[in-house]
Parts: sequence; C-alpha cells; structure tokens
Amino acid sequence: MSGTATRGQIVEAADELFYRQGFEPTSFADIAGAVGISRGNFYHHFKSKDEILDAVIDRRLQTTRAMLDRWEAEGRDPAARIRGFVGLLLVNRAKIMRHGCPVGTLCNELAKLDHRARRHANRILALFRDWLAGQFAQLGHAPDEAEALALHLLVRAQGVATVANAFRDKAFVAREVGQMEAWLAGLR
Amino acid sequence: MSGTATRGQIVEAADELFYRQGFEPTSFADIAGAVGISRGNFYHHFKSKDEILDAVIDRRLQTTRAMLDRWEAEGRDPAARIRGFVGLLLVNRAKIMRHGCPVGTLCNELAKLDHRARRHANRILALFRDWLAGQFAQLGHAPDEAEALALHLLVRAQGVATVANAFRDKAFVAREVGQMEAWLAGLR
DNA sequence: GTCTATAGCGAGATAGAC
DNA sequence: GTCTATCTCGCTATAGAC
Repeated sequence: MSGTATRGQIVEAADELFYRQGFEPTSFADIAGAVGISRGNFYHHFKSKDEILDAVIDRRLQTTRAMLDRWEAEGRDPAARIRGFVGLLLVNRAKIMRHGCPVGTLCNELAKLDHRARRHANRILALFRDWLAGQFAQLGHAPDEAEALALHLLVRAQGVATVANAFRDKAFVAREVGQMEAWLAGLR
Repeated sequence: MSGTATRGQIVEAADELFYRQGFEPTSFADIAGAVGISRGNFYHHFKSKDEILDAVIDRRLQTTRAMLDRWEAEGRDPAARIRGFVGLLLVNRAKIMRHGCPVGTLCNELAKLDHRARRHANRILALFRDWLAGQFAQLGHAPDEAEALALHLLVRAQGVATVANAFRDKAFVAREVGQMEAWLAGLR
C-alpha cells in the first residue's frame, strides 16, 4: 500500500476515534488497531500525536467546506439551506446521542487541555457560523444581525447535542428541531 | 488535621480540577499538589480515582440541590426564579468562557469514556431539568409542556456555554441571555 | 515504507514504616 | 492518618533491522 494511502487511513481512523472516545483517551495503539498497522509505523507519517490531531482538524475543515459548498451549489434558496443545517441533528441523531457533536465536544476537550490546537478546532465551528451568517444575509438581514442569528442557531444546535447526549431521548431531538424550523419560518 | 477534613479537601480540589482540566487528564499528583498531601495518602480515603469522581458528583448534586432550595425559599415568584437560572450564565461567564459548563462538559467527557459514572453525572443535569419543570408547572403549564420548556431552556444554556467557550465573546453571552429573558417574558 | 524491540516517562495503585 | 518507596502498566516516542 502506498504511503499517502496509509497516511489517509490513519487520519480517517483517528478522526472517527477522536470523535467516539475523545482525543486524549485515544492511544496510538487504538488507531493502529483500527488501521491494521504497527505503532512504530506512525512516526514515518507523523512526528507526534499533535500532528495527527492537526491533520484530523484539517480533514474536518475540508469535509465541512465540501458539504457547505455542495449545499450552496444545489441551488435551493437560503432558507432551505439553513433548514438543511438544522436537519443534520436528525440525520446524525444516533451518533449525537452516543458521542455528542463532533465539533462542540472537540472544542470543549481542547479548551480543557489548554491545547495549542484549540483555535484550529474552533475554525470548524467558525466555518458553520460564517456560512450560516451568509445565508441569513442572503435572506435580507444586515451583517450584524445575520451573524447574531447564525450564532443563535449554533447555540441551539450545540445545546440539543449536549442534552441529547446526556438524556438520549429521540423525541426530544425531533421536538427541538421542529421548534428551530418554526423559529426560522417566523423570522421573515 | 482530621481525616474527614482531608477527605473534604480532596473532593473540593478534585471538583475544581475536574472542571478546569477534565476528569481523565487530572492526575492524583495534580490533586495532591493542590491539597498539599502525598499521593499515597489518597488511598486511605478513596479506593480508586473513580471513587473520587463519585464523591465529586455527589458534592455537585448536593451544592446544586442546596442552591435550588435556597432560590425556592427566597420566596420570589417562579418566573423570577427561572430568570435566576438564566442569570447563572452571566454570573459564571468568565469561568464558562474558559472551561465551559461544569455539568455539560463532565457529561460529555464521561459519555466519550463510556464511564460507569455517566448516569450519575447526568443526574445533575436532571436536577436542573426537574426543578425548571416544577417552576414552569407553577406558572400554569401542563406537566408535559413544563418539561419540554425546561429542556428547551437547558438546551439554550448548554449551547451558550459551548459557543461561549469556543469564541469567548462576552457580548454574545449577554445578548443570548437577553433573548432568553425575552422568550420567558413572552411565554404567558 | 513497515516492522520489532525498547527506551523513558508518568499514570494509578500498593506496602509498610512511623 | 500520613508518609516514602515501590510495583506494574500503558503511554508517546525512538532506534534500527528488513
């Protein structure tokens, strides 16, 4: 198998494990087991665990950007695109109830660790914020108001993820999503 | 110093460190350093690190219950008491921006660790939920509706904590708290 | 590029003196 | 009840054979 392919597999496996178990509790042995390589082989691709984290965050930034670009290109109106964002809570409901939001929980963990990569991870959340603010602006809201609305939607999505993770109540998630859609419909 | 006093100091120091650094990343050496005792002395008071975690959660349950009881006894109306809950976000704003919500971040971490004490920690969140539901019931809402309103308020509080922790924007927290107060005022 | 072997460290936990 | 000394384990990281 080629070197770049192995590197990609490491990042992909680390991404999933960092989400399910957290960054710190995930060991090289965990990732090596998932990929099917030896621990020693890691250091040919990455100098340290922190470098893997950086690569995982870059990967998440990339996949997030790709998803938002796809939504933008699909040509629906901004209101429908925002509803698409809210719908992520239902699409990923099972995983969120088990492991929380991949973005919010990583930002939380890195803040506690006072980790150098904290700001890097925050950029994923900022990506959603800026994209949402752009959609609200397209709906006719002034820039300041558009950003406030974007942050408000992030608040509710993050809150639903945290509470859903604790109580694991499917109906609760559906109800909150319904309320978010009603709130969006009442904005104009 | 008496044994029970040392035990109390351990739990108090662990509580603060688990909040600031997280449970897993906090070592016995960290707690020992904060209290000023040796590592070996721990095992006279606790059999394992998990037992300290249980004691910390019990302590948080106790202090939370005490706070809610105090609010109840202070004799203001339910609406004012709910505003008091929302106001916690401003009272604790500096700490929340640094370390997140003590309740939500612990529940998140224990979920990722698939830790035995996860359900125990969730009871702190449930304490707030049930108390809030009681307040909404006193305002005349039916039981199901009261619980849904309580969960909705938890969602927004947890979401504000997560987003505030990432972006560390004081004005954002104040704005969201203002919106929560407006939402409460518009309920009746 | 991948492996085995191992160094070096810090973690949780234990034993036993005082 | 508190201490020092130590055990064992798993972790990140390194060295070097193939």
